[in-house]
Amino acid sequence: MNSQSEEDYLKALYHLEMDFDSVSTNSIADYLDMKPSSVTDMLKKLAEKKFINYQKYKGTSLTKKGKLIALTIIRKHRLWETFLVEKLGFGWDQVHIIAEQLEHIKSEELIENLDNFLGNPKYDPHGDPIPNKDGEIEKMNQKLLVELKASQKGIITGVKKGTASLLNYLDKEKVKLGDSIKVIEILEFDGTYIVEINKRKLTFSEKICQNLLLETND
Amino acid sequence: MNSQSEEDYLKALYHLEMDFDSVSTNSIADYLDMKPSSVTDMLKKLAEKKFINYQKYKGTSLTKKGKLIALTIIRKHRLWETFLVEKLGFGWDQVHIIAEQLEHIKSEELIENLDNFLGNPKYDPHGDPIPNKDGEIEKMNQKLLVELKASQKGIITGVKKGTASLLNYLDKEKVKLGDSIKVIEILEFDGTYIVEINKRKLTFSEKICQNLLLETND
DNA sequence: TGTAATTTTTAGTCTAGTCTAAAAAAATAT
DNA sequence: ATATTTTTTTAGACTAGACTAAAAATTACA
Repeated sequence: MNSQSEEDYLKALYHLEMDFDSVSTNSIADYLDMKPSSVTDMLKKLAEKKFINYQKYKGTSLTKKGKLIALTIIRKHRLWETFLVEKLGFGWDQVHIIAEQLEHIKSEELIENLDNFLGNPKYDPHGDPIPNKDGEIEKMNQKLLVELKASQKGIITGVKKGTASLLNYLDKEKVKLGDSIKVIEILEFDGTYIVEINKRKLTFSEKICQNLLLETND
Repeated sequence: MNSQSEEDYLKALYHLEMDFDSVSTNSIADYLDMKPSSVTDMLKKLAEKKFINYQKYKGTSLTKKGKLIALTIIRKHRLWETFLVEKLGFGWDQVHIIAEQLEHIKSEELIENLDNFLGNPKYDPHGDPIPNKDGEIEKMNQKLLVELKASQKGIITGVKKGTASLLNYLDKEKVKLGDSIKVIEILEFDGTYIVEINKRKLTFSEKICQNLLLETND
């Protein structure tokens, strides 16, 4: 059985491997808000258990075994988030902290029953895909709105990390995850996007466009 | 914020206080499957935090503050058990271990939302009453004398249907409804109970014990 | 009531997981 | 290519919460 702490590190590793191609000790420390020396200690332990490939001073990467564990934690996290929003009426910006705790509950049967109870959802409330029980996850073609040109379109799937206030703003504007979005025009002098969502024209600042995640089909 | 371990001790204290009138260091160690010396350490810590009244060598009891915490843990435990059985299709005998983990999840809002989602149940799947959010719990748990173990206690509330003659017998022995009863010893070979009522030792056959109703506090 | 048995506490050790400070390695810049 | 800066690791310390072994207090009993 793995400790909560080990699970947190493996999950962090997984996310960092997605976003950046090299995972350094410092980047893990940053992500988990810990000191690099603590990270080094844990990396040794995880390497010992064959969850990561690690060589001193050379960065690290998940092994197959480690990746599977990370994905089962992510599966649990996203299923619990779905539960909290769909069944308990939480807003999508409130569920993360609670799911961080729930994801460490140990019981395979629990998570399979929860999955069935929720109707085997494919996406969580933030639009992120939910891995199946074998750790298989849909590979999204994720883009930022700012990467789209005029007349291109996509589906809103989430926002970048650390931008919960953007979620609130979208909510207020009646924009939901899963909504289709189409770029009408991009203003040259300040990068403002004029877009269409649900047949309504909306204006997004460049900063918003840099943080709004879409799924596209190219 | 209290640690998981502290919460486990407070919950144990609560259950032990209900069943036995003195809560000894050893009984806690037994209940939690730990060594007495570990218990002593934790008792000091809990006393420091004013969750228990503790004096060296003199046993311990929950303060109002400690009891409230214990009851909120029990509330969470029983609500989660209800969820697992009612919504996820678990059997009532499978849910305890999982609920032991879930009861430590920290979020008041979570538990209130869960309570509402479940329709504000008053009893968990084992028939035990669920405390409300102020820690108020219905004080009623009817048991048969035969369900009690040595040194447990209760209050005599009646006899099972069709056993009027038992009432006559009790009357003759000067045992009344409302009397406190405490199990002194249970004889192994025939299940005879030696009990204490009003400072008198009495002997009850197994058959009597199967028909004598008590109110207990756990 | 005095001794034996039991219970409880103390004292010291261990592990997991964190930290700080300093040393070592790698990367960067002059 | 050498010096400086940055990153990473090592070494040692700390805390929570468990443990063992021994001492002290309490309880039981002859």
